[in-house]
Amino acid sequence: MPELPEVETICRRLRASCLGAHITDARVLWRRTLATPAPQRFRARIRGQSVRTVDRRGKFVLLGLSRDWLVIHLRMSGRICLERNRPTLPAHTRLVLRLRGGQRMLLRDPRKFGRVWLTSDPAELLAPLGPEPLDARLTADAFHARLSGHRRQLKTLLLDQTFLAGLGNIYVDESLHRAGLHPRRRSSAVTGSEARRLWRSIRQVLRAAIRCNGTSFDAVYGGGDFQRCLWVYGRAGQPCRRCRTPILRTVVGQRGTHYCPHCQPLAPARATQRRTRSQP
DNA sequence: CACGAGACCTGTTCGC
DNA sequence: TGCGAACAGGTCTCGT
Repeated sequence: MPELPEVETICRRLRASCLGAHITDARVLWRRTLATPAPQRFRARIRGQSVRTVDRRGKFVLLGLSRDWLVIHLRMSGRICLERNRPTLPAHTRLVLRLRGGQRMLLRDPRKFGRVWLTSDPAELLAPLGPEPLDARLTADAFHARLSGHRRQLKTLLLDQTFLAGLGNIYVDESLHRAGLHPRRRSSAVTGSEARRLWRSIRQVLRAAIRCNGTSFDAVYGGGDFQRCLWVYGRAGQPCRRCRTPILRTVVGQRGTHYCPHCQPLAPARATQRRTRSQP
């Protein structure tokens, strides 16, 4: 579920609400939620630690504890909830961290894809990740160079977390549309100006989504507003907000993919056509 | 190296 | 109304 803007929003909320929280106990309700260590060791080791820092890397939430790092990946349906003790746990609770003062932090995850690591050094876990899209060190030229280093479809390359960390299905579709690039375009064939357009689109889309606190469709992730700003994702059959052509849905890399066949032609459109239609 | 299929999971929506 | 198929914000592994 959560992509970079949602994870960023979650981190900001956690930073405001649980810095300094002291963990008194842990309970694992679904074994596989814990990537490492095993539940018993996890419980023994996390007890007594407190939350010192909250950070994000790609789609990972990083809680810096007194002695370890608690690393969380929410995958498709995970959410982190902070709440006062209730008589019963809410549905789909997979992990409970009891906090001093009666609060507790829950990981709820219907599909059970989410993973949690407790480790003294998350470097190895995070090492494969590509650069942060919003990092100033990732210039348009550097991005173009990275694109040229592969011969892959843009959609699947942008979803690859080792290429760029944090994009998911929504924001890849939105970024490609904003850049006017077809999801199946070969990364190696993208020109310098197209790469710059894509680079700028990704950053604009992510920044706008963060300002909106992410995208909310249902109860899985709440509080976001960016769903009102989507131009292609989930809009199959509806008119393109730029040119009124119906948005198409197809499958690329086994993922539902939404795009405008007019604004995002696979074959390079003749400049005259694109210009006349997109200029006000 | 690039890509598709299948796995991991449950819940919701769609079509007949 | 009921029921199975399709689909979902992600990632890993395997075979070609």
